[in-house]
Amino acid sequence: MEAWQKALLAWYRENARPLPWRGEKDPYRVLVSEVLLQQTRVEQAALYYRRFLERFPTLKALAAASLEEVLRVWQGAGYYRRAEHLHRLARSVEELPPSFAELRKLPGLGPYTAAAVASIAFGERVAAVDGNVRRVLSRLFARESPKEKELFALAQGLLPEGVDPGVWNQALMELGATVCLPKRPRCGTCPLGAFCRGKEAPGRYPAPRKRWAKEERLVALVLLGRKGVHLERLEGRFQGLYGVPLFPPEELPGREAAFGVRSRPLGEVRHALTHRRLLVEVRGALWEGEGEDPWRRPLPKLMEKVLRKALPLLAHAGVVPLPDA
DNA sequence: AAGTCGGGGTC
DNA sequence: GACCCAGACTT
Repeated sequence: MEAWQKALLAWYRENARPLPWRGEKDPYRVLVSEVLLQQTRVEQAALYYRRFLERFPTLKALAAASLEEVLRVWQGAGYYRRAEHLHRLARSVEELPPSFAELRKLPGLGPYTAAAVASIAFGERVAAVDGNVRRVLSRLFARESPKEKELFALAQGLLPEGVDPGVWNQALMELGATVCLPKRPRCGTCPLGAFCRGKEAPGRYPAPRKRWAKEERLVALVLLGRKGVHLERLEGRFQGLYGVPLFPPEELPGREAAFGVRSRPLGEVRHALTHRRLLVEVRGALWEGEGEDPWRRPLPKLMEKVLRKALPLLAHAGVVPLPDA
């Protein structure tokens, strides 16, 4: 083992944050933590980790639940397909297979998550390369835009002998999360400062990705029936959750005709996603159908905003009360 | 290789 | 506002 590897491990032993899944070896619990951490801040993942395991403490318990129950617990965490994958996974296997290759085949487990579970829960010598590791290694070796494959090969070659690979992977990630930060990294206190080839220009490694958020105009149609609001199971975006009909403005005439209503504008809601800025015109109408209490369903944040905008303007007294708001 | 999917913290 | 986060999946 090289000096920098020892330095990193020593640093990790002293500085690892006390997270709820730290030291966890149970494969199911490791899996839940890793899936929740996909593109999600540690603090938020920790919140949902506790909530999720309290409700679904085992793979079996998860398999026994309905998808809607799972989504309700996942509500607010985003990337809802993760919850669907987890649920499908629970129903497809009795227990988690103990190898990267087998884990990789399961729904929702890409190269990172399969490697994380394999190394942390099963001790397999496989490198887990997430955004942190990509950044740490890019700086350590002064690589501006390494390809995924070479990055994985590099990380795989760096796995030290005689060290729990799960600990090693987490040490690398922890360094990226707390020291080797995207902006203003703390190179002064980094245990790898003496070994880092990129610390003179950490902003160059890796080169920032370019992304832009396009604006998208939509109409949300809030139909108030005898018993509440008309909800649909959403497809595509927010898949699996519920909400009022949401569609491009040009579809408004057809939708109104289909429901037999004429709607009136109630306001506007803005909602930012990673690659989209949604500008949603909220329209409403009284409707001949039944409808339901929307707050009993798993709703994406956008739909909460839409309903909070629309209901006070639409509701008959007491038909659909707002929840403590 | 690029586009898609959420939400929230942070500057 | 913009950027980013213990990514996966589809095309």
